[in-house]
Amino acid sequence: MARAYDVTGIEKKWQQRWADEGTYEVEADDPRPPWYVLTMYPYPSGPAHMGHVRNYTFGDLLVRHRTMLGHAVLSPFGFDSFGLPAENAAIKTGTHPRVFTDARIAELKESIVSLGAVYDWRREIRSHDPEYIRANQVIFLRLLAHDLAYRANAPVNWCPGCQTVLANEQVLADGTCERSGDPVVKRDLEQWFFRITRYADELLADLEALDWPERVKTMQRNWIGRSEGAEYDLTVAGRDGSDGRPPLVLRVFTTRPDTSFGMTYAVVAPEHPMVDDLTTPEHRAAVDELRARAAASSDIERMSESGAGGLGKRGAFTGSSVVNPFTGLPVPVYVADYVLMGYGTGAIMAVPAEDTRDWEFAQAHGLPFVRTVRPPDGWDEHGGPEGGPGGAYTGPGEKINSAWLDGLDIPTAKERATEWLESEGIGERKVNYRLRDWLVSRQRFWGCPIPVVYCADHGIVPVPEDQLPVLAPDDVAFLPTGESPLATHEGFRTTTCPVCGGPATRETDTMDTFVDSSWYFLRFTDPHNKTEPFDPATALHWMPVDQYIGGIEHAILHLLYARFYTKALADVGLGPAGLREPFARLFTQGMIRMDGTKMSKSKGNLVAPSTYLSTVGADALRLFHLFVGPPADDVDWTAQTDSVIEGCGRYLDRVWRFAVPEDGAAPPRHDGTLTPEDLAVRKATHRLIDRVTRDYERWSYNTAVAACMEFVNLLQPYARGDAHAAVVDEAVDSLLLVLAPMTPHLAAEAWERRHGDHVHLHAWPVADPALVAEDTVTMVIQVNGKVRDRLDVDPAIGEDAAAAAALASPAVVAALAGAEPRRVVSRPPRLVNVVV
RNA sequence: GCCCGGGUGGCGGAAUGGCAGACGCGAUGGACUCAAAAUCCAUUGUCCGAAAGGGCGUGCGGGUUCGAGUCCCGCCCCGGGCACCA
Repeated sequence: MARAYDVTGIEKKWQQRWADEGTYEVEADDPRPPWYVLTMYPYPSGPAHMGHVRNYTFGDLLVRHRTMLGHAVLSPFGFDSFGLPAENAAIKTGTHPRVFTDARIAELKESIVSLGAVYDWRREIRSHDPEYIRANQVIFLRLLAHDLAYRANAPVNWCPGCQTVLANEQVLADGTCERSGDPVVKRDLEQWFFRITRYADELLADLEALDWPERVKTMQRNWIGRSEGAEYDLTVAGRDGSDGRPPLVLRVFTTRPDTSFGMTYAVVAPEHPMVDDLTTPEHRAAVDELRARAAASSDIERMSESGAGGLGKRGAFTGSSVVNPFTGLPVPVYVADYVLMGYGTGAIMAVPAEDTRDWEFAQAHGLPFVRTVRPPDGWDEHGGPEGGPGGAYTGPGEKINSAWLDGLDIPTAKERATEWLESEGIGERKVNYRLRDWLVSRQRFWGCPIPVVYCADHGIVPVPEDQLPVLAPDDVAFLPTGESPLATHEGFRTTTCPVCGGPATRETDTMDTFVDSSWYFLRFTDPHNKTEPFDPATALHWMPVDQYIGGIEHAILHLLYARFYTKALADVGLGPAGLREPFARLFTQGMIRMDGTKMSKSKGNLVAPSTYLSTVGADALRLFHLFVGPPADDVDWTAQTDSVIEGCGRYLDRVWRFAVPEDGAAPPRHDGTLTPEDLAVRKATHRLIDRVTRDYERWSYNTAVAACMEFVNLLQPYARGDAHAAVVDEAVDSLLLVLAPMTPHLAAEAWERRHGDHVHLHAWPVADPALVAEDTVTMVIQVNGKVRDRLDVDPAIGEDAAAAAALASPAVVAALAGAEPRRVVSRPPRLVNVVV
């Protein structure tokens, strides 16, 4: 489309100016109050896509707005530059991941600059930078020293064809390897973990005070999954120690100790260490078969065959029984894969009457049930699932069939049962979490090496700090073996023990890339520190991040890990002591959808922002993203979208013509006394400032844009006539000021031509309350709730005067048709409702 | 299955319990033009009506209220998250 001004030239000019003049570079000793705005650390996948544009538009608006409000705004940018795509590209093309990644970073950076988003680029960081790696490794070693990092055996996805471990995302939906197609199995391997579970309670409790979307907080709460209950011992029948053999007890966890009288069997997970002890010879074959099947199954198979809504739960009787301590009666012990080794004790007491999963299993295996909570009347006839008979009843009710618990409600019974277990010394109160420790080992090349060596004599030995960073060698071959080149690079793998100098091997795993993004926001505050990851005092000056902006897809993992890291860093002495939370305010913007699915590279439905930059320009594209709807909502990219974007361009053209009229284009202005018409425009100007200011505060950018459009619609006819010069100037300048955070290039250029200085260095305008106040209000007159008249009234009109004015209205008299008003609801100055 | 969101014109969306549909897109008509583009003006929820004007309208059914898109109860549909966590 033909434009009113040289969009590309002006946009390039200002991008250069902001960079050259360091307009948005700040230091910690800046006297202005600090404000930290951050958009999520992006993986550099090439030029920015529309999701980035949306993200950075909101972030940039805040940076510019906050600066105009008088803050020293920290606005850094960096790249989450480790990750699988670079490694896959290396395998495919032979290009080193660093070369590949640096090229993608250059593309992303260039396209972000071309959006007009401003950052303090002196603070740029990249995960794969040796200095960042060094700091990452320092942190790792410190966590290790404080027992927050540890090595343990854990089941991982193992591909027999590739002879390697696979990341979850490399396992296809059908449980096969994405490369070889072989079925993936579980295999135990030594892996590194971070002890995030130590912080489970704090991570849960501290959510309360965060100004985050409730949705995200809920997701984190569910993920942490705190549940209170009890753990207790079940003695294996015949193994109470009275025969001289060591006693055998099975420990179970339950959130419903009150239902213990209803236990009709017990279950252990296939991986449970007591399975062998429990299994009698005649049941060995069936149990072994079940265990083998569970080990060979992917999680997905285990879910789809025996999971919720699956084909029925698989299990095998062990031949043993355990004694229910509440009843003294023995119940059979089963092995079943619906019980998970990774949660609780890996064993449960099963109560089919009050647990839907136990009910399913009991039905499939012909096991009985005993109700311990009185279900609603008719439950066993038609109250169950789908209105059929029976089923587990999990609702509230009176305890029955439970001896000394009978008649109690569930919470009281839970408490009594737990007290009894404790007094008998067979169990205790227990809190369990769904949250697991964070497995950080990745069998990858393109990641931060884990800085430890293994010595035959000294075991796990941390690499001394003065030998950091441990860097991956460059002379590696990227082969499609599915194995990290580090593992087979003898020059890297073979080393000496820092303690004894004897032969040792290096850890060849690298860290999960979520580690890199768990503290980058702290590094930004002190990005060139060569001795520590960052200076805690400097970090505390800026932290916590005042406004964090990103996609909802990071609601759980990234945000939880970053919270954990912030707490852990403080506790190990690397972070600021009082800093417990990294992000005070979080905003999650909506995603861009096309044809009903998320717009993404993998779906191949990307729309390139660059096509718009060369036609309508960055300002119009930014304006579109702000205008299209509430920032938190998803955006549908449709056939009409281009028209809307062009509409945004048209609007900017109008602003331009108006703010920078061509010679002779502007009609003559008067500069005498203000006419009522002039005054009305002044009022509109101050109302614009007021509206946009309030809309910015509540993240209602779409209505802020609408206010600006309305304002121009009003201004245009006025300025075409005999307008007052000062009124027009005030109107145009105010408009440019409020547009400056949204459409920075246009605002900067027009302002410079009018005043010769920088619009973005100006203070945010303040509306004059006297001019914002209305001097007449349209009062709606209703009869029985239907609008019959509208009157212009003084905003200060009283209740009685309003009612009188309403009753005097000819339209009301006509509508009443002689009827006597029963009631007059007078709500001055907005409305009067006459009720008959 | 459970937990969140959300259903308003042809479309994106506005609306502290008080004029439903701001603003924009699209569409229609007009001005300008040899013509087109651009620009400008007007109309645009729906039905009845020549008009003035009136009826009906925020997924469905109830309720509270002088008054409900907004609050309450019960449904339906769409989107997202979690999903054997005992």
